[in-house]
Amino acid sequence: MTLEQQVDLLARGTDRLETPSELHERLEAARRDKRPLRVKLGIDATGPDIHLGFAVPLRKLRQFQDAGHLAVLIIGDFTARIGDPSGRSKTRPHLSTEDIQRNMARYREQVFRILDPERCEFRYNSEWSDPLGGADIIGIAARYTVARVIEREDFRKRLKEGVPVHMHELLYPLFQGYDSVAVRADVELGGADQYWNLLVGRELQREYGQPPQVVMTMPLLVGLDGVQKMSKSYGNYVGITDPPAEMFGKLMSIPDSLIINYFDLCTDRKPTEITEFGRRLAAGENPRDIKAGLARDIIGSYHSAAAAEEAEQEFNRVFRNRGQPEEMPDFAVSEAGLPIVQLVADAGLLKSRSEVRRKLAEGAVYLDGERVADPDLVVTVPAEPRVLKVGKRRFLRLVRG
RNA sequence: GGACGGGUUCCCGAGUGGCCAAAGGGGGCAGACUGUAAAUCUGCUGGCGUACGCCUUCGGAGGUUCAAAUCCUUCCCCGUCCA
Repeated sequence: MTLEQQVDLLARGTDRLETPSELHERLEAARRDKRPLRVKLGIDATGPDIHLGFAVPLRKLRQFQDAGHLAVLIIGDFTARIGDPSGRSKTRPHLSTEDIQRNMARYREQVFRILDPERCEFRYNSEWSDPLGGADIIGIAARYTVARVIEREDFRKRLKEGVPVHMHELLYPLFQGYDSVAVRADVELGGADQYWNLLVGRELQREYGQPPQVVMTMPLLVGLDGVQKMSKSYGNYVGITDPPAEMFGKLMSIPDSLIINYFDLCTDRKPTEITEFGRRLAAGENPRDIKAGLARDIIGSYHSAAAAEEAEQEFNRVFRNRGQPEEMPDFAVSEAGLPIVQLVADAGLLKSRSEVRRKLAEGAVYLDGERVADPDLVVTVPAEPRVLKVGKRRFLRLVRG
């Protein structure tokens, strides 16, 4: 691959790139000196599950690896104690060391579904941040101004709205930026919401006499709700380790208008292929089928093509043909039987008996495919198991026990 | 340190003595419809009871009252302005 092609590929799909010419220079120098670039990506130590949204920058990082460069993953165990205020109107809760270690063990195992373990460096930022003393921290803080920190939109907004901003939150961008100095990053990747933070790293490197890192941000993936960014805390995410059937269902639930965007950010489809999908949608083809293709692509890359196939069949069986899934949890019912209200609540399909009553009234409860409306019904199970269904996707196999 | 304003159900936010389990919105769930767990429309959204009902909830504790999210005392927390 020529240098031009490489720059072109790496710059593709980025949200912002500061600056394209610097990226070009770095790549050129790396090639000349046979030295891999150190490409930094910060990992949020608060959420142990990698989802498709975070996979976007990870996939970009993989492209760097494939071009021979080194991924430097920074586990923000130190900064997690602050809690990144980005995009939040609230301070996040502090995490204990044990929490973080547990989270990271899961993270590592997930991250290699995307990254090449051979070209990876994992670093905990507590490694260099913990030893800092008061004087060192003052030294770092002295290199940045309050005006620049509070020019960040979320801080400004919170100050304006009278929402508390704590002193230590102002330090967050500084410590994150200092990570770049500590690992001598050549490039830093991140989500679009990290842009401002990444620029701080660039500035601090300059202050410390290092060549400032290239800053590259990737677009944020919109979540399943079609409104907010994909995030674990909004519950609108697809985890890359979700079971195939769940992935399929979740992906089928994205708004049709997001299909192309997902192809762009979550699959390896070439731009020309994606354009073709867009054309087919515009021509009136059923979005469902294109969306199913998207789901197959994604499941194929995190599980396997066979798993994707199976997930699709299951989906069609359960939702399109209103049938039953192949597998469902068992629940034992004694010979005497159980009142329906108690049964559904005890089995955990619904939260409380009151809720079961409501759902019964709404016509959401089915027994062997028959709608149940009578809250006094006592359910008994003969030798053959029966199937209880609540809503479209909650199933339970009732067995005699 | 001083003055003032504020802490409400999952979230935002209304509510200043009974009509309040508490407006409205968001989110969530469900139903209808359907070409999808899309879109759209409708309903539900503290718990226990078949039900008139009872219990728990409006920052914490205590009090006044037949009756409190609403009044009083005290404590904790947050913001604004002044210093």
